[in-house]
Amino acid sequence: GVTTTDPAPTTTLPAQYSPGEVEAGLYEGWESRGYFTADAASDREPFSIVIPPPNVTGGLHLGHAFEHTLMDALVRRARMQGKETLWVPGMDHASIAVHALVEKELAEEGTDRRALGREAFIERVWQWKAAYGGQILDQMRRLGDSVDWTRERFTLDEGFSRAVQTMFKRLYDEGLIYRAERLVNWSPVLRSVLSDAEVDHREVEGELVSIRYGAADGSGPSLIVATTRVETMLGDTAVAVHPDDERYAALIGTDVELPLTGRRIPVIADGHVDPQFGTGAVKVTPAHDPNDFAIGQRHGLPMPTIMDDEGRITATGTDFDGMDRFEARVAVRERLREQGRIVAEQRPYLHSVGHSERSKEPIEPRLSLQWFVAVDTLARAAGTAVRDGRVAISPPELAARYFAWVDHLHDWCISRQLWWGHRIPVWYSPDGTEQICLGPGEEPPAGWRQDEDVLDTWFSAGLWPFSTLGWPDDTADLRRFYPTTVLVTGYDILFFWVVRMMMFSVHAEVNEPGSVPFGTVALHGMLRDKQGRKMSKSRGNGVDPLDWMDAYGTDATRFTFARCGNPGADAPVSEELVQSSRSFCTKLWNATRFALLNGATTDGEVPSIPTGADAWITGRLQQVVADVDRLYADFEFAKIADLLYHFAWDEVCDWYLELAKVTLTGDDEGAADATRRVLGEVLDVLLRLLHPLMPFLTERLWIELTGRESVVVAAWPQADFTRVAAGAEREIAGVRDVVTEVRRFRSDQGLKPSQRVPARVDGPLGDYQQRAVRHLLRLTEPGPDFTVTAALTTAAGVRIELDLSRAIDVAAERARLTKDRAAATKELEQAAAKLGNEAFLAKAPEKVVLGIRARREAAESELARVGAALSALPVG
RNA sequence: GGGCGCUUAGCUCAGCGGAAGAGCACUCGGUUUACACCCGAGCGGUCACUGGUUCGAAUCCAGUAGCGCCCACCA
Repeated sequence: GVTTTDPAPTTTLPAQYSPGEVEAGLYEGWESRGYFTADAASDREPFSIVIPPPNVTGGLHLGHAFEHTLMDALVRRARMQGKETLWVPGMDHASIAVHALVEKELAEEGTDRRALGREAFIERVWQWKAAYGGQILDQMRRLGDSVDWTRERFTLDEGFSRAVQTMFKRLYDEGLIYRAERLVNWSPVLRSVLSDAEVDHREVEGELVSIRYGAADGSGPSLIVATTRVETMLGDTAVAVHPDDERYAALIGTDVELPLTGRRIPVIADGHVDPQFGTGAVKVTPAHDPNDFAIGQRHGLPMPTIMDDEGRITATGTDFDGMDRFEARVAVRERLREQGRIVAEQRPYLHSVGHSERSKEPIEPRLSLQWFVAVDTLARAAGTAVRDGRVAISPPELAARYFAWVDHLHDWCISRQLWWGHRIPVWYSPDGTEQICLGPGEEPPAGWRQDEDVLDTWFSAGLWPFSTLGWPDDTADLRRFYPTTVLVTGYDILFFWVVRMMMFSVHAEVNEPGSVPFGTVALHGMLRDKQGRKMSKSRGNGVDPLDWMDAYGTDATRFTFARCGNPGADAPVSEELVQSSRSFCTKLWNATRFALLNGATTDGEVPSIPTGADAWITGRLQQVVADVDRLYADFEFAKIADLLYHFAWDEVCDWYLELAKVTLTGDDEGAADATRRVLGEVLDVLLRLLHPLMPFLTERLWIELTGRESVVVAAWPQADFTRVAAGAEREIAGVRDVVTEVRRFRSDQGLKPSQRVPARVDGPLGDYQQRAVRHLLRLTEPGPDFTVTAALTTAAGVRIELDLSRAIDVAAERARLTKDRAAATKELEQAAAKLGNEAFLAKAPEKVVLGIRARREAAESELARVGAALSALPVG
């Protein structure tokens, strides 16, 4: 009701927070301000980060947006710390995503990509590329990205090819890449080999069929073998038994009849066979089972391949030829049954079967000529780089998983029979007797033809940390930003990608001997839905981050991701969480608006000796800055978000802003000015701390608050503990205790929060505390007709007498006090029990004993206080 | 078969040796001159189970039971 004489301070902040407008208005022009260009001649500390691949299924999915947010936060903070930052993006993985899209499109059209041919396929990929690259740019930008997402940085295919070829030739020349016929994981759907890492083992219900080999009718020797893949018997070339197995001693070295084929196969002795398992006799199919392959090699057995690249039976000379493997499994079994050779069947038989990770069907072990990387020395060096601390893994617990991989890596099959990717740079002479590996720019002799196979995705991805910076050339980027500062990625990709990057990078020794790809590998977990399930499109619980960005704003979406950033741990994410983040954004908006409407400023000196709430919040601010820094060191994004959320909401908004009103609306102009300055300071620092997690909103608010150019390049806050005033915290705690206690009383008494109540306040409260308490509780000065109808005393001994203009609700008050008494009684019992324990007194640290003593005393006085209040209540 | 991890309020999770916490949900009250995407007050838990170590255990150790993830060539 007071008319202000001074003109009210104004702000251009609209009353309503609208994320769309904030984001649209702000991004424009960022690039032109030159914040994002790296300067190779700068003497600032470099900070670089490698961007993991976009999801192969196309677009920007939730997990990628999540990861992107964490990385962007690190980069933004580094830049505010004055470091020179660089993201290391590249086109290669975007290409892969496009390839996948084209494949999908062809499948939908019903076009056979084999019929289309490689050249036409690549042509189509290129048609897509511009559009798709643009899509990625748009999505990245909407995330509030701090990268120079120019098309140049996305057009690195040439460079990648050069890097890939250079690395291949180097390993080839060193004898670390070789071609060999091995038993590999074969995908009949993809018609390609897969690496061990691309195979998922899943429990399936199959069958275990026991078959009699040899004489079917007891007219001669026979033995029984069991298998889950009956059809492979067509490719058997032996039966193996353990050398010491007496049951079969007489048969070793003899031949038995292999049913259905008319062939005879030897019975051999091999130590690999477990005599305790099954019958102790094993059928041996060297070309279609890894164990059998090993046995076959040891015994020099023939290794006939009986399946083609699509999983059809072939070249057995039986009428099963041409059948699909699963069809043949039934047909062969039934034929054997007709011949009386099935002696036992277990169905369902639960066993583990490898499946293609991408195409989902069971993989078929198959003998095949492929290219391999001998990983032994590479993997050992990659392990050493972590063991000796050159590369840190965060959280440290996950280093065990890393070691589990590098220490037990099999040779890596790098050739693929896919239609896209970098081709193996090896050429064969026309007669096929000679081969040559060529480096970039080298021409093969006329008439020589290049190997048809392409390289595994992870071969080129493994070069990422340095190929993106221009390797094999000695570039300025490479010298300045390699090794990269940190790699942020999910733990699920540790063995796929991280291990490959480590092996190649350590081996390449970019810049100098012993160099590594990154200083730290920061691993985050997977985003899951509320039920803890993995997000996936097929399950229908997947979320497009763009939908959230549209509905709640990019800042709310990003803050939500930050809240999920637990090192190495999965986190559930849900629409409710984004909603709560959006509320937080709105809260910050309104708080800043309030501050500006009340003349908050960042101009002029901050009061050197603030008082009351100003002193308290200034001290708290220093602690928060220090805590945020500590948490960043461990990549504890979720805790950073949580800390800032609660500090901003529970302390700054709920208490400081309310307390600030005491001085802002008071008569003391000097105090009001001091508060305006502290208010400006608190929001300034808070917005800077929040900027990495919500760039748009903080930019808009910070510019409005400070009138300066951009929070993007504002200095990162520094904690200054000389600004923590002794006693300030206690002073405000005193206010909070009284206010909370009286609010509780008022609520129980059914008093509206807005109702003004005449009251007398007595007890150990300073002037400032008195005023604060009166203001927050809407207590008015007692008038001439003041009648005490209610009184309460707080634990600290503050007495408040109120005139409610009516009798109090005795029952409600008794209930309240009874509850207090129960709590105090329990507290007293616990404390007394401890203090009555001789052993506790003798052995517990003095600090703890003193703490318990203080608790006992507090409980005793609380009990006395509540008891007195209870007995003062009218009976009934 | 081998690792690793988890089990705390209805739900999702923090806490990881010295007074049981948060968000959401729920109940009650509220047009308090920033904010109903809000404010105030409240309800709600033998911290999976059983032993052990300790003056003291949600927290450390062992075992049990469920659940999850990763790895693995047992026919």
